[in-house]
Amino acid sequence: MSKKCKYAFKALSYLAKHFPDKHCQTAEIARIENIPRKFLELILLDLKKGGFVNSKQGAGGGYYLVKSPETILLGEVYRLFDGAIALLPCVSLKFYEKCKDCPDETSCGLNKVFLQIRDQTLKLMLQKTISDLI
Amino acid sequence: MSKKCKYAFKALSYLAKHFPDKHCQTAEIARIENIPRKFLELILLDLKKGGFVNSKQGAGGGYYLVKSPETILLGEVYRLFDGAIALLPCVSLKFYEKCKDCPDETSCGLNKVFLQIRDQTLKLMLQKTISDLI
DNA sequence: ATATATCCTACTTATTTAATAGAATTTTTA
DNA sequence: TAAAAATTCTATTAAATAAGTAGGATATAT
Repeated sequence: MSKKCKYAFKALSYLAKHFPDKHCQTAEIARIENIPRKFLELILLDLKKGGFVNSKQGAGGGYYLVKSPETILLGEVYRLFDGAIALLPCVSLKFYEKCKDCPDETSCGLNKVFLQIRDQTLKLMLQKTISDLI
Repeated sequence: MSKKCKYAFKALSYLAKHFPDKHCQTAEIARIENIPRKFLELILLDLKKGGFVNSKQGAGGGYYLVKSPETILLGEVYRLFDGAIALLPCVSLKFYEKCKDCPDETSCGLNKVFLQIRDQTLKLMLQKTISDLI
């Protein structure tokens, strides 16, 4: 997992703790969660584009969750930042790509095993939510 | 998974098909498995250093498995090329590293969830072998 | 000796990661 | 209405990693 993705999870956790009352400033989150402030700004913008948070500009502004923590699936956040959950493109659900070096996918042994692994991981990632992090 | 690792699996599968009879040349494996030859050379050298294959130089030489396919665990190969199986260094068994941004690991929600995911993946990866690929 | 094959070291090129910088924009409040 | 506080936007950077490529050294069979 990239640092970016990890920071995103931490930022969402932080916002979840204050949900739905208060909105939180980037600087505040950065300080408490030990995330570089300017880097976190980009991450929060991505989370906003991704539809997970919303923001208010200006003094007293900040970020807040748009939906409740238990409806934000870890897998959705992971995909936004790190793309495929699968270890091979050919077993990816959302980021599928055919392997150039494989003629027939059905007879590929790697495919079968890593599909199992993806299924396992996907199941947990789409079952666990931000509220499971706090 | 890196291409390098994927190619390693394919090369091992190829060698497994000819185990324990024949040894196979890099050029042959490269051609059949659609792997760049010079790149495969490096991979086979890594596999040799890792104790999975052995080789014989000179005319008529080549590579061969040192142990039978069903004793080569996928996880061991994966670790040799791509390192940690875990998605976070702080839940890695063989490549553990403390997170700089986390003060207390025990109270980290990410840690708990991604430990579960690692456990699942690890279990499959140490259960499946090269013989499951063919 | 020659052909065949592994072995070794170095280099390259592109992409990704993890930021950092600085200014523009919006909103509150004094 | 001006200043302060916050997000938003665009660009840049430095380091690491990925995915090869190149060329010669070494070993072995015929």
